[in-house]
Amino acid sequence: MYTDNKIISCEFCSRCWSNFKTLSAEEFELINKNRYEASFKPSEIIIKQGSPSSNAIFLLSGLAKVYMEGYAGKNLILNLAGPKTLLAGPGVHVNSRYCYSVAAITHVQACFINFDIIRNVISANPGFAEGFIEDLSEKALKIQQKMLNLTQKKMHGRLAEALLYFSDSVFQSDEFEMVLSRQELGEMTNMAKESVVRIIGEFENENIIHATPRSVRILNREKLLVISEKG
Amino acid sequence: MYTDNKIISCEFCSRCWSNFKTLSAEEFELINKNRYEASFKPSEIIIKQGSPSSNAIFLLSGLAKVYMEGYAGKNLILNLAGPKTLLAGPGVHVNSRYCYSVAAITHVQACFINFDIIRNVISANPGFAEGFIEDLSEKALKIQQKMLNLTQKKMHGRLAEALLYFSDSVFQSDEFEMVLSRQELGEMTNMAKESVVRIIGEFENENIIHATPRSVRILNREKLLVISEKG
DNA sequence: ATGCCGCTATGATATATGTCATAATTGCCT
DNA sequence: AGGCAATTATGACATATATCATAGCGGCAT
Repeated sequence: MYTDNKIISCEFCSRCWSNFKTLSAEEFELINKNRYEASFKPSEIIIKQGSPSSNAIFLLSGLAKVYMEGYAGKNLILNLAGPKTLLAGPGVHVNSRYCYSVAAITHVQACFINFDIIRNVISANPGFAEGFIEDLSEKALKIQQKMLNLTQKKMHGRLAEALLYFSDSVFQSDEFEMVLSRQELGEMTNMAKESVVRIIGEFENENIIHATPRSVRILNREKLLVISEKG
Repeated sequence: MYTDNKIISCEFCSRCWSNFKTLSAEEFELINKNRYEASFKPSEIIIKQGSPSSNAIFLLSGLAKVYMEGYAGKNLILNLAGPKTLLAGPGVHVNSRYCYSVAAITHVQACFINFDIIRNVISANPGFAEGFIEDLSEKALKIQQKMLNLTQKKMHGRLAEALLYFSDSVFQSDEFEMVLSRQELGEMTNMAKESVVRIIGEFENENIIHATPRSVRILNREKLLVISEKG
């Protein structure tokens, strides 16, 4: 799994965290000395929920799913993550455990940075700390919003929203590769895979989307938005 | 609503945030100069979701409900808050808006501290920043856990968990005042008020709890725990 | 006390959604 | 190319949960 570092220095790496822009040259140096790269094949686990959270992880390339392992083997997919995103979770600052799992969807190249180093920088660099707080807050807000969606919307609304999430936040296109299976789409929207299939079928009949098992094209974004909002 | 300050100095106030222990005398002075007290009657709104988040708020006394206003007037109660808790929400660091509402349940005395001051202290005092990050993280983790509970457990499990929350986290007693209506209990567990009534009735028949509209006594904690875990 | 209003309670019914069984399709490995 | 395994698809059915209607109860104001 572990490979030699491919990137010369974080300072000139365009694929890591935007909050690194606040670092001084020395801090870059420090982080650069304490990082390791690894690559993962599709479906391999990058972060395992419950294990000690010793590293902050950034994807350099590829796409991964972030999910909680719940009761009776049931997962809840929180979001998809690509490059420029900090993967660690709030558990780091509470009980030093990862509070979610992350698994590669495509081939993934990842950068591991020891969290003690990150903590040092947080203490030493107020700008970085502020960025860190913003990042934590953004994620907390999204989770809160997701909870509202999952609890208050009906299946059609939740699925519509998931499709818009792919289109807007992951692929920035009305036509995209469907990287999740129907089962996983269900884990993301809290519904049974059969329901996902059924509702995707309904959306197709109403000419809202065109879907194959591996791809989706949004044909009527207005309608999809209405469904997503009306719940 | 606004009253004169009743507390001489934060430094010797036993009812505010534990993270204030990291403050220097000067920082205490700064905060003390920029705070205001107010009191609220039951059901009055202390924080309104969506409004500009200019203040960090601490309850000095009383109990409040923290809730999100969702779709079609449906609320989702996140938790109850008493003294020693920071009320502000992650929205502060994202879009400077409160991302939840807070309403007084009992009579409440609250302390308002301008958030710019808090931000200054975060920048200047690494220990405070660290505590702030821990607090944010703890809350994010709890929300994440709540989302899992709400999405993966059935009604009985969710209600059992809510009762245990009151007993363990709010009142530290097996017998407590039920400060929420059946309707509100439903908003907390994502179920209709009629379902709350029904299931409380079932719990009573099985001698798991004794309940009146305004009080609950847990008779069989083991059973309640099992129900809460089995979902 | 009286009456009123909101909350609690209960039963009947409707609906959303999950589960199960089974078939069709796809992709993949040799 | 053939065949296995996994995924997708579809229909019948089960069930959890919401909704609706209505009744009872309790506290509060006059």
